[in-house]
Amino acid sequence: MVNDLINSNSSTTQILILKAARKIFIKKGLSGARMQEIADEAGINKALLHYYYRTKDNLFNAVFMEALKHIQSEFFIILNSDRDLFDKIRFFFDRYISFLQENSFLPGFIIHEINQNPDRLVEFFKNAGIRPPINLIIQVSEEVKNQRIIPINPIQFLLNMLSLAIFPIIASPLIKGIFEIDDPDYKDIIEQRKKELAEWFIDSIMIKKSSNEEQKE
Amino acid sequence: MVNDLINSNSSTTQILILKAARKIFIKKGLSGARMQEIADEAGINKALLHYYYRTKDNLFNAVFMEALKHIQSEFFIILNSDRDLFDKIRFFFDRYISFLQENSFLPGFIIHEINQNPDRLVEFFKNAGIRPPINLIIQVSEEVKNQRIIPINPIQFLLNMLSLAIFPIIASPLIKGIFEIDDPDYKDIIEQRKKELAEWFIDSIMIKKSSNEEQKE
DNA sequence: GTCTATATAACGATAGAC
DNA sequence: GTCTATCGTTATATAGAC
Repeated sequence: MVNDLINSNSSTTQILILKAARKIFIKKGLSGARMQEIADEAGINKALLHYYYRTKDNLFNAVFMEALKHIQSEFFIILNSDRDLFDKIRFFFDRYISFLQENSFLPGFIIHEINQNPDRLVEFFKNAGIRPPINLIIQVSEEVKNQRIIPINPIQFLLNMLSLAIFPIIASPLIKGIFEIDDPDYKDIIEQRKKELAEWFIDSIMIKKSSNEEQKE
Repeated sequence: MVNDLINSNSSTTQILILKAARKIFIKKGLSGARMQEIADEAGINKALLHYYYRTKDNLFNAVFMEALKHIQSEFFIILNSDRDLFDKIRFFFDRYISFLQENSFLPGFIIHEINQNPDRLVEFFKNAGIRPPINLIIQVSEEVKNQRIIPINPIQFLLNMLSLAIFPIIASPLIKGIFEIDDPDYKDIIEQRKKELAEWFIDSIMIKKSSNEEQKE
């Protein structure tokens, strides 16, 4: 795995290389990145990249696997946490969007590279032993059964949450262009989403008690 | 514009080249595509590509501008059509998702290339004279004022619609990988979205009349 | 217009000195 | 471990025959 490459013996140089590779690969992708550019970014010589990682593909894999681990662990920490469903939704939109704001190129990078070569994902799962967020899926099914939320396919539920959180980040240059929104304004829009999305989403799936029942509380 | 390149004088060869370029560029992106591969796909010689388009960048631009025009015209036809807001929402989810199903690599391609070089979008707008979907934005504002729908920023409204429609398409290899869904099953999920998304979305923004008022109808 | 052959440049990767 | 210099390949692009 990735961590084998960056173990306790890792030199400062190797960390420098990985940092630079991360920046360049995530921005430009595998085919768009140049070894020379990564070397320049790291402030070292091109030959040194090959000394540590032998090939471009190796270096890319280190970055890619690490990125996948990063984004999915954040995701799973939230969705498998021990919370009430509605709280989990609030937690998700707040924390995951914040995470994406600080790593805005990450989801686009991963999606693009998986589109280019879906086998990378297979390999990742094989090595990392990662499973679907069963916890949340069960939780949604339960709440449907208890009639706290409307009947909804848990997969659709998850797709909706992911779509609403991730798309505005990965498509931001496109959206900004189409609607003629500048950077600070778009940042405000994302901030507004972080505040309002959860409550709107909860409201859209929650089954409201009839006014009779509601009186009791 | 693009259409100047493919005018009535266009030879069959030029159309063949553009078709092949479309397929390769949209799948692999500018940096990932090879001129040789495009030539092979078109069943012609590599030199002929340069005869018609001179450089790779020119050929790419033809494909990119055409793709942008395609996806945005479909979008604007729907959103600027003369319909009631709720009907427009139904129309959008049904037709736009169908469109995306048949062009599943298109949105990812455009987003990725705009991320690489946002100026391409600026140039597109300059040449095509395209504006934001004012029609829909006004319509949403009106319905908010009339208290038919909940108070919502029209931009957020549009972002939600776009996110819910587009993300599951561009991230499909990732989603399929994470949730261990095969192709036919994922197709079913998208079909289900096409059927259910609109009603759920409408329900989430509509202000319900109180039961007293409702009696009258 | 379409081909073959080739120029030219860029890029990944290695050899070898320190 | 880090550098300079260079090899080998692949990519875009052009020249020139047909």
